[in-house]
This record gives sequence, structure tokens and C-alpha cells, in this order.
Amino acid sequence: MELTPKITEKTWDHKLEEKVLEKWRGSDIYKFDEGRPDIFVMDTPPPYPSGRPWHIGAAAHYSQIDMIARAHRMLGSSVLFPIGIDRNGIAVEAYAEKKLGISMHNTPRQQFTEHCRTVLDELEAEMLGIMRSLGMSCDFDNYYRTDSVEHRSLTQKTFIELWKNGMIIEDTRPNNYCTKCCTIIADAEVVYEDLPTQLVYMRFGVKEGGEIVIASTRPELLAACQVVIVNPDDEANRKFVGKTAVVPIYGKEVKIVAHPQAKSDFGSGAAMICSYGDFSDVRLFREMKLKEVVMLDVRGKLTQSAGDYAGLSVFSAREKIIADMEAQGIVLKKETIVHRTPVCERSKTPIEIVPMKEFYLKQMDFVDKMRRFGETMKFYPESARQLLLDWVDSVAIDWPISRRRFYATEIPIWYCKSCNKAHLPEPGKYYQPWKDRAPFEKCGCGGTEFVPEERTFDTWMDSSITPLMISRYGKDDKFFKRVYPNSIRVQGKDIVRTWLYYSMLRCYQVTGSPPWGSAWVMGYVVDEKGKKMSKSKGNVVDPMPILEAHGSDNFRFWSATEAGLGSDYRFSEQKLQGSSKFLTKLWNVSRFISSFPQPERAALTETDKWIVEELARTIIDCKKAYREHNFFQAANTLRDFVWNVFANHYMEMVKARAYGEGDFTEEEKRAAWYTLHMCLKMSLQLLAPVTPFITDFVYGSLYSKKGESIHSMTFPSAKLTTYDGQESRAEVTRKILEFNSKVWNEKKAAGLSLNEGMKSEVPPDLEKFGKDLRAMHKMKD
RNA sequence: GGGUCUGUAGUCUAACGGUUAGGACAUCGCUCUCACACAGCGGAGAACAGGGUUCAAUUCCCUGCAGACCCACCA
Repeated sequence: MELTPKITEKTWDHKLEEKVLEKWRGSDIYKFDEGRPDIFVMDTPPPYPSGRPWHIGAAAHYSQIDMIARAHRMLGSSVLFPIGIDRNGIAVEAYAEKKLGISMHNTPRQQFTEHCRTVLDELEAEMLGIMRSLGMSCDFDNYYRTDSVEHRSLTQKTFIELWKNGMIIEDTRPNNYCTKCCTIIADAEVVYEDLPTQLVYMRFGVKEGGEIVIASTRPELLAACQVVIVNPDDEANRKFVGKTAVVPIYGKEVKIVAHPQAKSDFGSGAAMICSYGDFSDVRLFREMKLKEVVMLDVRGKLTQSAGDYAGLSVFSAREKIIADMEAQGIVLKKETIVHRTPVCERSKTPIEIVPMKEFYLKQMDFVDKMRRFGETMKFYPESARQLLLDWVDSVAIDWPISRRRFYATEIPIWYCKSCNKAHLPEPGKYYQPWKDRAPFEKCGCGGTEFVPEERTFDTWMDSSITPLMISRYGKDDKFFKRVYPNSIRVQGKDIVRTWLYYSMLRCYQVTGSPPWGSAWVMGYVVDEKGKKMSKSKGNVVDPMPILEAHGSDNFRFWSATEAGLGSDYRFSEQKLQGSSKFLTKLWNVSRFISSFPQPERAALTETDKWIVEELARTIIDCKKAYREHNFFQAANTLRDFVWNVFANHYMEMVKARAYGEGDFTEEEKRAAWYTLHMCLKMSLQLLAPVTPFITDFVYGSLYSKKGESIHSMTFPSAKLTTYDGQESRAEVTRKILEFNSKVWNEKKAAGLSLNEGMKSEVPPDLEKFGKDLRAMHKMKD
């Protein structure tokens, strides 16, 4: 009979991915059905559009999230795989300001928010486009936006409910203040950088006679100095305790006291305590009941308290005051030191500590509870647990949630103009106090005029309720009960202390139970040299040209096989190219097998039984790995089976038999056909979550009778039967590989081509494969 | 300063208390061999250092070193 392959092209052309996408479009293979007995609900990260290009790491991140969804579908669950876009907050505003060359505070609010929406739409389109072409199987039709009326009203609803429960406090407390973003930020948004700074040694006069030298990195805060401390054991400075120091420039008198906080071996041994240089100042002010001097205004400029320096920025005030003091001989010396400086995570500006009246969400009362969740939740990988616990343990103050920004969810409050009482509207609607009419007629005091709250929420107030959003909290009770708590949270390790922690806190406060039972945490994609990618370093890689050049399946396969669960991995185009050779292999294996008919059943030979056993082991290992969200292991196991065992050895062994050459019966030939197809079909299924395009294409060409997709299948089941244990199977495989390699080497040494005959013998313990082996190597007696 | 994790060839990694330490990419040879030159075959190339436990350690323990990350009030 004539054998014609159904697959003719020599390589997998990734342009075909578009055709496969087309086929998926409009089909409901990924549809979630909450009525199914097994459901798997994923709380997925809504990506944050902070500029162009989108990060290659994000493309890898979402590819892997998709693998989790696809694997669970094929393990038999109906999967809720939502997708949203996070569209609130400072990074968006900053991007709009930069792109359009405008300043938020000098632009009318209405106009500014419209600008933000416009730039967001562009960034969002790019992200969604990449996610689609990656082959993500999420619910694109119902994607959500955190700046939608629906989402913002949910954020406001939870706030109003928490307000009623007494969880919201308004208080004036020293806070992290970013002078660039012009707003308070939470501790979770502060990161530390080692920055060089000047430690200035200044001569303070002592009223009782003499002078004391004070070292400080913050001379611009001299006006706010309220006390000088020295260590009680400090030989040199002890004599000043109880005396009065005179602050240079300002001539103000402050006490010199003994305090263990002052380290005698740092600087001059004497420190000035100002409101507020850092958080140790905050603590000392509280401890000594000092009166704070507000040095900064909301624009980050020095206040009238700074005297001649009022109106200057922190940095220029520092330069000027140092110069002035040097002119007056007050500066003894200057040292450059490297200082672990708290900076704003987004703008990288050193944060200032400024007392401001803000809203806080109580979190200190929940620390124990959060710790317990962190201890009992399942983490993939386990090592991610510590990231959360470390953060929970360091939570020290309530969460400041109000921001002086525009593009975010508005705090839904109006104040009575006459008595200043705060009025909150009914939950359920979206309120914009700065532009809406107050939904109240009259205050209890009789007042009828209301002043809107102008501030907004921290964006984490919005994104921390994605589990509620996707579970239709407050909208569809039946659905909510079915899917909440969700099965799993998937996210990157960089947002453990924000998104992971805040989601636990918020969802627990609202519902009384944690939002999920497990969390999958992915590492960073770093550059070729192992450095973190960042826009400032200029080593970010744009995913679009990469995907266009190599295709999504190649990219996905690279991403799956490159690094283990939770590890960081390096992006290298060369490795991407290399690892994707496997797809060519898979394609050609399919091409070869596609030329043979597919018998319904067959009586297997010993060689067939051997590869079926190897296949069974592969199926069992892969399914186990997929259950643990470990496609690194699944993909590598498959690559090894398909390439190094099935293609290199089994296929070579049965080639003659399958072609009907030599001394084989018709039944034996059919057995080879049958086994080849079975191995290919099942390997495709096992690989489908990782490389959804090529597997669906080949499956569709060879095995799909009614045009159904491979993605509506479940994984094959397998049990180990032919051999009674892993030992003997592995042993047989090793011997076969060894023998084949030996013959190839002998032919090579003899200068023979591989299809020339050679005198050789099959070893006795491989005799049951003898017929195939003799045909394969054209062995002569 | 405290803590967590990790150290296997240029890179990513596997198994293992006794192995010639396995594979993939890159590199170097040789082959246009009938699914695949995006292939096949072959070569070269590795356990961070020191100590301990053990008949035996790359594997277990300790110390040091290096890296990654987390936390912390040295002005």
C-alpha cells in the first residue's frame, strides 16, 4: 500500500498559530461551568499598565498561569480563569504626565482622568494583544477593569461596610511621604536603597559654655530639632548631659539628654532629633513627648518653620544650609557615607516623614490571624511562605489608605459644611464626590451643604479584592458561595507583601474567611547576566518582537523548561531558540507517524510493550507534576521521553516493521502502527498545556474525528502493567539505549554508514527485542 | 545587624550514601542516512573551599566564602 503522510511541511511554522487562534475564537472549550463537580478557581493578577514595552517576564508569567489553567482542565476540572487589567494609581498618572507632558496638579481633574483613560486604553490593548497571542485560555470576553464603575463601586462598598464596623480610623500620624508623587505611601510601598549622602559635623554652642559637635545627614531639618541625645556611657559627650545646646542658624535652645539610642561610635556620638528625619525620630518624639515641627508641606517644600529656607525642596535646602553654615564656620567636617535610604517604590524618591491627617484601615488587630493563614496555606513553592511570614511579622502600623491623587477610586465621603460630620452614602453605587452632587439632603445638625472628600484610595484597596470581584461578591450569592474561597492565587514574588498580604487582609475583613487555600508564586525573569530587568538599567526586553520571531509555543516551551518552580530565570534569545528545537522534533515525529494508518487494536510485540510501559511512566509523572503546578518537571519529562527514548530508539527500532520491510507479519506491522499512534497521541495530550498551538494543530490533523480540540480532552490514564516495577523498566531502557549506542559507535569506527549492514549480535537479555534490533541495525550473522 | 534560600561544565538543570555524575542549549569534529541539517553520530567540558560523620560523600552535618532575596530605628 502507498503511505502518504498527512503532515507534509518539514517544520512547524509558527504563523499557523494564528489559524489555531482563529479556530479557538468563538468556541466554548474554555468556558467555566460551576455546575461541574470538580471546579478550579484561579485568582489571577490583573496586569498593571505602567508603560511601554510590557515586560518579557510578564509574558512568561502569564504563559505559565495559562499552563496551570490548561493543566487543571485536562486533569478534569472546570476552570474559572478570569482576567482583568489593573487601571488605577500613581504609575498610570505618572505615565500620562510624562507621555503628554502635563502635570497632574496643574490639570483640571476631569481632564486629567480622561487623559489617564486614554493612555490606559493603549497600554491595555497592547497587553491584551500579547496575552491573546500567547494563547491564554482565560475569559477574555468578560475581562474586568479595576477602574470600571463595577469594580470601583465594589471597592467603595467594602470601605463603607468597614467604616460601619469601625475598621477605619482617621488620624494625624507621621507617614511616609513621597515628595515626587505628593502623597502618603504605605510601608509596603517603601523599598530601601543604599545611597551616598553627606554626614555633616556641625558645631552647636552650649549655653553653659563650650560646644558640642553633632553629626547629621539632615541639616535642613535643624529648625525642627527638639533635643540632642548622647549615649549615657559616652566618655567624651557625657559632660554635656543636662546642659542646653544652641541650634545654629536658628539660635533655638534645646536640651541635651542621655539616651541609649545614640551610639558613641557613630559620627560625633551626639545626635539631633528632629521631626522627622526618620522613624527613629518618630519613636523618640513619642517617647519623650516632644512637640513636632512640621517642616514640609503637601508639595514637599519646606514650610515657614524653615525660616529663610522656606519654599525650597529638601535637596536644595540642604545644599544651601550647608553652604551657609560653612561660611559661618559652623561645619567642622563632612563625610560621605552610604546610607540605607527608604525610597518610594514607584518613583525611587527618598521618602520624607510628614505628619498628615489620613484614613487608616486597621490591620494591627489582624496580624495573628494573617500569620495563621500564612502558616496553613499551601505554597508553590514552599519557600515562598517565608516571604509572606516575614512581612506579616514586620507589620507595625495600621494601613494608611488615603492618597492625594486623581486617577483612583474616590473615597466616598461628604462632610457637612456646618458641623464637619462625615457622611457616607449607601453602598452599591459608584461615587465621585469631587464631581457628583452629595446624595444627602440634610445633616443631623440641620446643615444642608456638603463638602466633598477629594482624596482617593491606595490602589491596593482596589486590587486586593480581586477574589471578591471574580467571585461576584454582593452580586450573585449562589455563585459566590460556590467559588469562594477560590482554589488558588497565582502571582509574582515581587508583590507578596502587597497584593498577597492585602488580599488576605481585605477579603478576611469582608467575608470572615481567607480568599484561597493555596498560592503559586513565580520568580523573576532576569536578563542574560542574571540582573533584574528595569527600565532605568535599560535591560528590559520587549516581548512583541520575540513572539513574532519565535512564536508563542516556542516561547512557552522555553519558559516551562528554563527554570524550576519559583526560581528566577534568565532570558536569553539563544536559549529560547535552542530549547524550541524540540518543537521541530515533535513536528517531524508527527509527520513520520502521520503516514501510517491507525488500527483500532493490535497484539503488541515485546518492543511495543516496552515503549508503552515507558509511556505509562511518563503519563504518571507528568500528571503528578501538573497537579503540583510544576510544568518545568512535566515539560522536561516529556521532552526526555519523546526525544531521547521514543524518537531516538523506539521509532528507529520499529521503522522497518512499520514500513513492512523484512521478516515481519502483518499483525506485527499493525502493532507498530498502533503503538506509534498511541504514543504520539498521548504525548500530544500531555504537552497540550505547555504548547497549546502545535499540539492542537497536530491533534486536529490526525486524531480529531469531529473536529474537537485537544483542549477539550482530559489527560490519558495509565497504569504500569507490563513490567512489575520501575526498576526493571528503567533497566531494560538503559540496556536498549546502551546497545544501540554501541552499534552506532561500531559502525562509525568501521567507517560504515548507519544503514549499511554489519556483523553483530544481540545480547541474550535483549533477545526478546531481537527481531526489531536486527532489522534496525541491518545486522548480519 | 538579624533571617531565608541557593551553590553540579559557558548557561539551564537530573539522579544518587558506592554511578565511567545523566540530559538540554552553546562550543568543536564527522556525516546531505530513506520523519527531522531547526537532523544524526561523536569529542571536549562540572560538584565553591575547608573540616566532620561513614568502610564509602557531589549527596548527610558544621564552618567559611559567594550569590539571590526578606526584615530592621544607627542619626
